[in-house]
This record gives sequence, structure tokens and C-alpha cells, in this order.
Amino acid sequence: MQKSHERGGGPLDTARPKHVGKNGDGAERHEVIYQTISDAIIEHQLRPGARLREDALTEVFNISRTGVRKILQRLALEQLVTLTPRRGASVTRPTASEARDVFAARQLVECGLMPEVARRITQDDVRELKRMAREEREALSVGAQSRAIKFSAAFHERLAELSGNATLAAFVRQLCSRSSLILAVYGSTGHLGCESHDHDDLVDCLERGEGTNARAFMQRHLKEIEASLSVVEEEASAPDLHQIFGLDE
Amino acid sequence: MQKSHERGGGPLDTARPKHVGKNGDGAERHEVIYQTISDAIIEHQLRPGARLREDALTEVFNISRTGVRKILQRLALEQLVTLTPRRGASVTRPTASEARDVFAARQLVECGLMPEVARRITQDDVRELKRMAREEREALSVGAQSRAIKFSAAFHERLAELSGNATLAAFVRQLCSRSSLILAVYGSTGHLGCESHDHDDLVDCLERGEGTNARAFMQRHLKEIEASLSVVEEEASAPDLHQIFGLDE
DNA sequence: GTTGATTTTTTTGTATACAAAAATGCGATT
DNA sequence: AATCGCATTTTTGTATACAAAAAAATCAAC
Repeated sequence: MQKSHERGGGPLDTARPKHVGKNGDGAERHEVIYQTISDAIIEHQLRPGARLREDALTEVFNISRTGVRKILQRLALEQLVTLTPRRGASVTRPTASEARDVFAARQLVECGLMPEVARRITQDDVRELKRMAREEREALSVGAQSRAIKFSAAFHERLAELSGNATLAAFVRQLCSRSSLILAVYGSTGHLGCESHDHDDLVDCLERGEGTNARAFMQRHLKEIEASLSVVEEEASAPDLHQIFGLDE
Repeated sequence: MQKSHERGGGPLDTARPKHVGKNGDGAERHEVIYQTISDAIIEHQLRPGARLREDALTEVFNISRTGVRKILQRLALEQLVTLTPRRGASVTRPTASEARDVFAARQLVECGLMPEVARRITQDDVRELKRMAREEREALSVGAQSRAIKFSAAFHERLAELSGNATLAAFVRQLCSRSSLILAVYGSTGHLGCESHDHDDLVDCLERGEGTNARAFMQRHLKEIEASLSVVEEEASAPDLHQIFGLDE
């Protein structure tokens, strides 16, 4: 592999200030790249198990391995990618038990947040949420699954933000990202995540200030999503011979 | 302070493992260092606002800046340290609103977990929790505040683990760490966190399988901790002159 | 003596060099 | 012809070099 830098007269050698001058927008650039990768994972353009080689990423985004590693580490802490000691990074493939945990966590947190959201929601918020729900529905009707998935996650995230609790909102954000991975692994094709009109109905509920009702609604909603999954431990990659043949422990 | 690295141009003399050979235990070493720093923060040996210069850490732990930065980044994602773009790392000083959010999150999650914990707890767990509660009490009676704080956090963390939900347990772990920072900033001296016998009583509750009761207990317990804080926006570092004199906006 | 500008030092951001480990390909041997 | 051992290649882990920015210190002027 060539060094990715002094390639002889590559077409995009303009606007590349080597390694100086990036300081000003360096952090911002990293943030953008992080978002790009993150989105690609959430939208299932990068499926669980996909390898993310550092070299490839340096070439694609034109940053050094230092930056790549920083971004990968962040994604790893958010559980979107898995960093295996000497094997590099790959998109996380959630286990069945992780999937259960994530949905149980969503049940607890997202539902628990609904009363407070119902109390604080404004007309503007209602409009925004309805717009998001509509965009999701439209994406779905056009068959743009990946965009629908992203909108769906964004909807749940925004809802959590409206609680006013930044810590819990960030947690929900993570849970939604991981849910997208879970959908990719355990979801039945064609049926993804949220039912078309659930989100609209939920917003109606909140608009009327019915917190308890909204909570029950969200509970049912999440339960439905989880029920639509086939969460079975598929261990295609490394069948546990020991367990199968029962030779020890 | 000698740089611990610059030997005056000697031809790579012996007895200096340079940067080889560390690979085997490198990751493990990083983990240990991470824990060490993390503990120091949680135990208030490093107080909020304390600066963590990379150079200093390199010297203390004898690793390169690469490793230091990795560790700092992890601590930053857990909100234990704050990474300011060109000012380096320092122990996070939680804002008042962050403090409120963290405690609200604990109310929601830790309380919500109690019924499940009550269902799953075993005699062994009960023994372990009582031991932890006792250690905390003892540390407190000896005046070892920092150890008491750590034990208290460990108790809450262990409790969350017993729910069987790794995701939520990890979240609670983070919340407890951050709570320790909050105590350091907003806690009245002498009164730290959990009342002596609260934890014992809570375990009794769980032992009897009274989930609903345990939840109510935890709710009261957390409320008491929060009430003991004086959460007021103290902005000693940079008094907002604009606001004080009302010259603009 | 205090304030303001300039230089010096410290400290972080980034890239890259080098080494170890894993993956891969190749050939010899049975 | 299939498999195992060995060499090559890729890929990651770590340290360090260099540059930019911020902080500190020095010095001059009033």
C-alpha cells in the first residue's frame, strides 16, 4: 500500500495543507468524520462484523492514523465498534444478551422519561416531532430503509432530550445507536423498528399532556419492536466445540 | 526533573527496555493506570479542577504520551476528566445542572432496578453487600473519608450489577463516579453521601424480597443524599462581570 | 511600581517511524 | 494431493519528533 500521502500527482492534492494549518479546524474535522462513520453504522451501510482497518480509513478521510485511532476509540466506548487487541476494529455485533439488556434499559429509561416530557413539551416541540415522524414514514414508504432507521433513532433521541436531562438523553442516544445494530443482526428483513403511526400517536398523547398514558404507550411500542426481533444466539463465527462435544467443563 | 528518556546520545545501552517488550502486558498496564487515576479521582485525592498534564503523567507512570492520551480520552468519555482543546486535561468540575441530572438519572435507574434485584438476589449476594456496607461504616468511623466514598460507590454499583443488566450496571457505575465528583464540589464537609445504616437496611429489604419497598427505600436514600448537597452555581473561577453589572444583553 | 508588549518556555496536537504480532502465501514432505 | 512449517506481507501497538498554541516570564516605558 502506498503511503497515502505523497502519491504522485493525485487529483486531490490541492487543498491539502500537509499537516500544518489543520489545527484550527482539526477537532471539527474529527467530529465530522466521527459523525460520518457513526451514521454509516447506524444506517446499516456498515453492517455488524465489517472490519474497519486503520489504513483504509486514513486513505478515505485523509487524516493520519492518530486521528483515526482517536475516532475508533470513541466509537468503541460507545459500543458501536469493537476493538480487538491485535485484530483491529470492526462494527460491533451485539450478542443476544446485550440485545436484551439494551431493550430492558430503554424500557426503564425512555418510559420513565415520558411523564416529564409530557410536562415540558411545547407546541414547537410537537411540530418538530411530527415532522420527524413524517420524514420517517416517507422514507419508509419510498423504501429507504436506512434513512428510516436513522429518523426513527433521531425521534427517540429527541424525545429524550425534551426531558431536559442531558445525562439521560445522552444515554438514550447510545441505546438507540446500539438498537440500530441490534436490528441489523436480529431484525427480520422488511420489518424495521417502529411501526408507522406509533410515533405520531405518541406525540398526540404527549401533546395532550397525558404522561402516564404516554409511558404506557412507549412501553407497548418498545415491546413491539423487541418482539419483532428474533433474538437467538447465533454463533456462526466460532461454534463452541467444547460445549458441543462436552469434553470438559 | 530529568526527562527519564534523554540519555546523552549513548548507543542504546543495555538495561533500558526502550519501547520493546511492553507489548505483552501493555494493555493490562494501561488498564491498571486507568484504574489508578480513576480511583484517585473518585477518592478525592484528585479534586475537581486539578490539572492532569500529560508530561507529568508520563513521568509518574513511565509510559509514553500516546498511552497517557488514550487513558485521558477514556476518562473524558466517562466524564471524570474534561479535555479542553488546547488547555489539556483536568478533573471535571460538574456544573449544578449536571449534578441535578445525575441524581435524577440515579433516581430513575437505580430505583427502577430494585424490584428486579430483589427478585434475583441470593444469600451470597446479601453477604457480600453486607460486608461492603460494613467496610464503608468502618472506614467512616475511622475518619477515612476517601475510602468510605469508594466503598459507598462500590455498593451502589454492585447493587446495579445484581440486576443482571450489564448495560444499566455500566451506566450506574458512571453515575456513581460522577456523583463522587459532585460530592467533592457541592457536598458539605463532614457529611458524605450515604447515611451509615441506610445501606444495611436496604439489603435487609432486598433479602426479604420486598422489591417495591426497596425501591421506595432507595428513592428516599438518594433524595437524602441530594438534599445534603448545596447545589448552587459557584463560579469562583470566572465571575461573570457582564451579568453582574448588566452592561449588555 | 504598575502596565503593556515581546520573548521564552511549557504544553498540547498531529504525523510518522519502527517493532511486534497476526494473516497470508508458498513450497517441501509424506 | 493434502498438510504442515517457514517466509513474506499486512496491520496494529507504541514511542517520539516536530509544530502550533497558550502560559509564563522578562523587559521597557511611563
